[in-house]
Amino acid sequence: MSTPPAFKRLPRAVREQQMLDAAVKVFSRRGFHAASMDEIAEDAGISKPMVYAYLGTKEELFVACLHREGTRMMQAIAGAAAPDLPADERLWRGLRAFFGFVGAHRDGWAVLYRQARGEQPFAGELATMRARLVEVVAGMLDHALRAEGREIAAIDLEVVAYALVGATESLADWLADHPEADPERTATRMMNVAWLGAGQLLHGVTWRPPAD
Amino acid sequence: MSTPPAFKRLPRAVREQQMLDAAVKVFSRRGFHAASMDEIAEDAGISKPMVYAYLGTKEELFVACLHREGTRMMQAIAGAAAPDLPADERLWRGLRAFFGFVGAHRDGWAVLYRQARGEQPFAGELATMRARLVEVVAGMLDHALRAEGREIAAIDLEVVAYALVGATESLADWLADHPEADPERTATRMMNVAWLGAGQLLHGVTWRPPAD
DNA sequence: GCGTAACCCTACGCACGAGTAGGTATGCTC
DNA sequence: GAGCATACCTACTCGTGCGTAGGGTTACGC
Repeated sequence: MSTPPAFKRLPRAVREQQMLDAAVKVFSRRGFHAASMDEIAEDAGISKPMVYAYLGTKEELFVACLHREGTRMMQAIAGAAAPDLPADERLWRGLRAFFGFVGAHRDGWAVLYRQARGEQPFAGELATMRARLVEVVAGMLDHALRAEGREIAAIDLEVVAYALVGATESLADWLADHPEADPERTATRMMNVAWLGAGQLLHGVTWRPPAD
Repeated sequence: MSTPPAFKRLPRAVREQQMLDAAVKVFSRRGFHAASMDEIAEDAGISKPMVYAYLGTKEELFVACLHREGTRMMQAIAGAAAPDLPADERLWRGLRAFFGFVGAHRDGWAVLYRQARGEQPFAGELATMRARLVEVVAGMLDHALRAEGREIAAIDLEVVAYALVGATESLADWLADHPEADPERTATRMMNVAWLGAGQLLHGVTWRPPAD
């Protein structure tokens, strides 16, 4: 008998999720380096060796967090923006899903993302994810352009897509820092900037530097 | 007599700059945490206690780096974009100066910037700088709007400005990672996205979400 | 030429936190 | 109810790197 253990034994799959939840929370509050495995373990209501047994080293744990959150986000977006819709509709639904996701996982996503940019071991991981997004956006632009019988250099396409993705990430940061803000409205604002700007380009309007 | 010291004694002001140069270099290569004070000292051709004597702790040193680079950048921009020019001209010159600066300080600026976002002690510092930029951009938009007799809510203005600044930072990252790219061309591309998109807004064109 | 202040060094203390060794209890199978 | 795998723990080791103590040497004023 003796005193029953303060908390129950749980199957591995459950504990792993609890640990990941705790890890995301602590990493986002403290940053990768300042976060300690002890604090993560404590927050998960478990002892440190368990974390090592299930999720491996600190780096591996962080990567696991990145993967889980990244996959969730990608699924949210992909599920909303079906590829057979017209470009503006796709863009709109994708943006709405994206900002909705960020709004629902404010501290989790935003800070994880901010973290990963800085730390070299993970920056690559992130860059790959972003590159995929850029490619999708560039593809949408290209598609819309061809539909209008126009065409611009691939590099310009990529850079414009890059700028749009950057603007979106930036607004996501803003959203994460403004809990009172509405994700839907933010998506609308972004759609305005993106679609109007891109729309001009699509119609062949360009700005040229003055000769000075 | 004895062997003359391998390298000369130098006045404080000079050594401080050498240390800052080294610190920027090492911080940007390794990241804030992975950078060691020993490596910075060695790279500056000096011993560690000197660094502590002149620039203080690691955090203070990093802040000093941020300040120097940030001030340089702000001056480059402010010097180019005189406030009495028309809005499009100001925007163009500001962008050109900005990308020119990033191009000239690629590893220094970009990675310092990427670093500071993630580490909590410095994120605030950076956010302040960005907020100033956003305010300037928002002011330009507002000015241009009023000149056309139009007006939009301050919050929308701020968000659009935020998106533009985000897009610009994103392209700066891209530029820092593409050494072969031309800052001037990048500025032109950004100007296209920004001015065309903003121009639409200025003329009262807006996008509205479909009722679904 | 002598004090004093600025410049600079070698060598260490010490805390913090990642990762582990080795052992205990619980439940499941047959 | 014996055996065994799985869940879980306390209590350590040990490297790494920040920050400093304490002491030398060169220049400069007077």
